[in-house]
Amino acid sequence: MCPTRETRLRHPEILESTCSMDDSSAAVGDHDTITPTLASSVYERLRGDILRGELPPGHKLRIEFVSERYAAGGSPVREALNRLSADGLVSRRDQRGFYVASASAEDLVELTRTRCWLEEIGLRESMRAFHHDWEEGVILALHRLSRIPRSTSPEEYHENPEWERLHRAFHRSLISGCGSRWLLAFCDQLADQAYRYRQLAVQRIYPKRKEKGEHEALVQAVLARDADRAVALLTEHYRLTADIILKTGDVPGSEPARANPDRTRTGTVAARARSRSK
Amino acid sequence: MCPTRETRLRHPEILESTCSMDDSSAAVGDHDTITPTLASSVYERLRGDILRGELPPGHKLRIEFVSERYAAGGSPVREALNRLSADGLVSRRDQRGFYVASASAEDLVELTRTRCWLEEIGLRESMRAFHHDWEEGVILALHRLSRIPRSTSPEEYHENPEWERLHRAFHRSLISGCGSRWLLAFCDQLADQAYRYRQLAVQRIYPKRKEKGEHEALVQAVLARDADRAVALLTEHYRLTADIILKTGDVPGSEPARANPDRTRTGTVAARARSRSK
DNA sequence: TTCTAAAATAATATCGACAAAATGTACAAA
DNA sequence: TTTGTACATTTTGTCGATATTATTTTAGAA
Repeated sequence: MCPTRETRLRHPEILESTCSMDDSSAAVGDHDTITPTLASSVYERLRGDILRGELPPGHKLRIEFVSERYAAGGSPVREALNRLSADGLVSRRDQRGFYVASASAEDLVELTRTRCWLEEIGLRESMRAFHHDWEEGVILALHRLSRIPRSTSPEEYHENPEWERLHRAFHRSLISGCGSRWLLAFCDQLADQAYRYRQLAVQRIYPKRKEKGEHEALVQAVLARDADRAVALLTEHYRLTADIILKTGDVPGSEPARANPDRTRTGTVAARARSRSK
Repeated sequence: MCPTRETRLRHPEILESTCSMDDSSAAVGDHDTITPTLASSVYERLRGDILRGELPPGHKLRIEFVSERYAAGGSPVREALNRLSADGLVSRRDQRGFYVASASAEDLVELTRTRCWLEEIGLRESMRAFHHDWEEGVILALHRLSRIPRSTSPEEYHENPEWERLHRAFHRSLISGCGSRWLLAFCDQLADQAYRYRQLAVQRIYPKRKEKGEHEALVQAVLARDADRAVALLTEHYRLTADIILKTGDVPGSEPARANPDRTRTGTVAARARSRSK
């Protein structure tokens, strides 16, 4: 219930993406957010540009730069940046401004591991609890996904936003029955991060992967109530994606590119963590 | 590595709490955050007041109110509120202001479940990876905790901030070897929430619980490398705490107290989630 | 040349004023 | 009474200007 949810259940879909299907704010529900604020608009757009990789990791986000990019004043920009920093998409240092969150191969593997852990819980718990609504939601999500082409162009690969949206919705449906909004919010956050890494890897090559088959096998295991198998497939799905990204070799711009090679990052981080926890 | 961390690894301790031990910014490390900003100050203090329960759930946070309470202008206050809303401690609705995140019994059980899931992973993974540093950290944390009284007054219960800090540090040490900063950050967030619930339950009665024993048994299982037993004890530890809070019966102020009983909360949330995911 | 220190520049953080929106109130009509 | 509507008030959200702090450049000394 309540406000907290509105804050937590934030990004079920990738970008708002032209919002095709019926946008009827459903039922009585024109209750909330009729007039979006400028800060929220900047937040959404900036978030999208970061996820899409248009703003590369480590890129400095000067207030003025963001201001004129999205045609807004300093205050809304600042608010947006502050939200994003709490989301982990932007890093902030007092008196020193904002940067697009960095990225690295190590971070990707850590991210993937964490994601597998959390989604395993989500899936297992959904299967254990088992509601018809949930099962039907999964099937429906798979069906919708299956009817959409992966790429807008059949020749070379060109991302299809609609496919991305439905793909995300499908994976979310799998864990949606876990009964924990917290877990769902965490998984959303991790999914955002993963999406960014996928965008960062230059993937002009048409993915030769049989994703469709993977999804179908997964749902088959779900319908068979074979939790172990379902989890194994899901986990493999994520691990494979990460591996592909890592193989391409370019997970760029881990840092603002400013030179201070004397102190290793890990050293700094470790020291900071230590000094805080005491 | 890098900026992201500073954003994510935020609150290892409960409030900054007079920061006793050596605050030497260690080594070369006066590199970061020398001059805290007003926005950050407001953020910390407001966060503390919410966690401590001084600002009750559902309480409206009017900009002016917060402004004069912490002697700051609108801009820094707004930034702090935006960060807190992303943290899940404050709820925000465009054009309609900020509220202290609501609380309810259902939320507490959901929170506790999630926390058990995540900490189980953290602990299991820490035990599996097993580093000496980690094990020693656990032992050290337990030792420190054991030398501090639970209450400042031996007669009636009066919270000892130092004990709270060390207690938190102890639990964090258990999962600190999991190798995922994401998981640690999530657990921190959940620990914050749990702390708030503890504070919300009027607990003037001296806790008759043998917490010390529970902690010792837990570490014993860790040292014996018995992951199943350790996890069971940890989980029981959290469940028991939640039960105690629930038994007291007062988890107050789930809502801004404004009356609109026609639409059930859950209905609203579900509808919103649905309308977004399509 | 290399290092240090001070001035110059640029960027962040903050305030106060204003515009836009929501909430509350008074009053009329059913 | 209840319902609806125009007005007044409160509050949020935004902008532009300014003070404070970091960064870069320049000048000077070793």
